Amino acid sequence: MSNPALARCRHQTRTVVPLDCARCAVRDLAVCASLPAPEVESLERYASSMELQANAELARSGQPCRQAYSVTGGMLRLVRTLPDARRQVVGFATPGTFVGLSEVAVHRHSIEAVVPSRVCVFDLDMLRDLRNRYPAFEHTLLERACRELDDAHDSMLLLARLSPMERLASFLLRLRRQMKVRDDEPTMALPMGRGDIADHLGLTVETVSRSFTRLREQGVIALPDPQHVELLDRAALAELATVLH
Amino acid sequence: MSNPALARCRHQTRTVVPLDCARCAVRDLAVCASLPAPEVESLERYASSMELQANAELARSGQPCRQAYSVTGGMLRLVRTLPDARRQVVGFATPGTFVGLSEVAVHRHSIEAVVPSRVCVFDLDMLRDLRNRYPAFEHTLLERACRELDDAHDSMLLLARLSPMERLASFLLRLRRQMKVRDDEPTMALPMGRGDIADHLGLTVETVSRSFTRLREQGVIALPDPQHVELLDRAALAELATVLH
DNA sequence: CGAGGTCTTGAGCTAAATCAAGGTTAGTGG
DNA sequence: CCACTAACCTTGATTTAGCTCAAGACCTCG
Repeated sequence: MSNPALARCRHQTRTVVPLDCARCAVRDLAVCASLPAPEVESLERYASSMELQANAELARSGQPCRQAYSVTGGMLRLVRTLPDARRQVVGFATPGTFVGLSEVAVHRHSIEAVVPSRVCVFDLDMLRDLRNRYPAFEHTLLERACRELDDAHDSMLLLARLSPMERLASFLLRLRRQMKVRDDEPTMALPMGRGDIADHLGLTVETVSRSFTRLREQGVIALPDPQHVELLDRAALAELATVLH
Repeated sequence: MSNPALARCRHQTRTVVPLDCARCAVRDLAVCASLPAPEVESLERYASSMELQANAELARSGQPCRQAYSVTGGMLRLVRTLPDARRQVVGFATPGTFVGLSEVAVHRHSIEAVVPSRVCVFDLDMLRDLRNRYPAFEHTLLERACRELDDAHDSMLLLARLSPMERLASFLLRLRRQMKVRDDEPTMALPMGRGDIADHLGLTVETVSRSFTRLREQGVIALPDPQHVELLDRAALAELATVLH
């Protein structure tokens, strides 16, 4: 259940690189979009960007919160772990997502890169300043928090009441939406491993794997390789995933 | 699993009463505390207060969102229900809690009174106006949203990975904190029924009941009656409830 | 006083966890 | 470049925790 890969690559997993907002790939998606243009430019002086290797740790559960992050590339996972190694992947963060905002002084989950990723780093005091100066920025943060809360409530229903098949179907559709896969594109990547999916859906790797095979046997999906799913029968998938609208 | 009591009392379950902010019991707890005094007074002209019978429905899943509520007395439950009647009680709202803020146009869960309750009603457009005019108000809402999000993540771990005993222990301690029971007071009320607890913890009524009895047999709690718990061994309870700090 | 609701307890069943093992892929070092 | 190792994924066999079904006790309310 614990991640040996994490322990392995401890050094040189995070590289600071200069910020270049003008060429930012998620300029419109990110929270920065609610800041005035000149302010965004001044960010470049105070904020920085960071490149993460796969499985690099951006923040660790229990450490004091100092920064928040805007994901610009790759994928992160937010992980809550119990002393006995029971794990819950609280969510995955895709480009455009803002993570790390909290009202408690210490991180309640660690933030790790699922694949090589890139984030913009906001110091919390800078963030506080931005929030005070730009109501539109604060407004955006609240808007996002509300959406995340709705999502979390969905997850709660999923974890409490859905069968493994229903959980997996919901997960696939939700991830697809989150990754903004075009509707006419049947295939999507699964950047995270089966273990992460299991710990996200409250199942074991074995049941996740079995559920994948069952979906495949039923002709609902195809699995060109373990990291890619092709949706063959979306109606059937949507039927299973009663949670998502 | 569905609630027959709900269907029973359909008429005259909600009574509008005049607002009296000066004598509000939760004046310091509620979101209103972040508004300037004169503004609070003007609320009385635009907002209203509502009394709810037990099991009254304040909002129904699927209906358009028009209002938000500040709980001033009693207890509410937020319920997400699937077509086949599987239920998830997403949370309980105690006095001081603000509920109903969302970024989607339609309610994703219904809001019901657990016991006779009272709420202040905010029309959403009034709320938007207040948020625009008072940054401190918006700030408070974001703060609360972040806390709720943290709580929701706790619940996700609970639902995904904890045993029934651990879930119940966590629930009791969390509820106790939420209801602000004094530390020297060993007994606490359980306003909600076993069914609500079950649907909150992702269990069946039977397992909830059995878990209560086991905790009693182990001398961790006493149950003077089904609606009251006395905490006898808090250390043991905290040990079980690894989730909460 | 009866009826419906809620809580508790028992017995049996089943879905998912656990245990176990083999196959594939990726990364490492010789 | 290839062998070796370690993850990772899949599949099968077995166990078990919690669900389902069933029934009785208690309590409230009409």
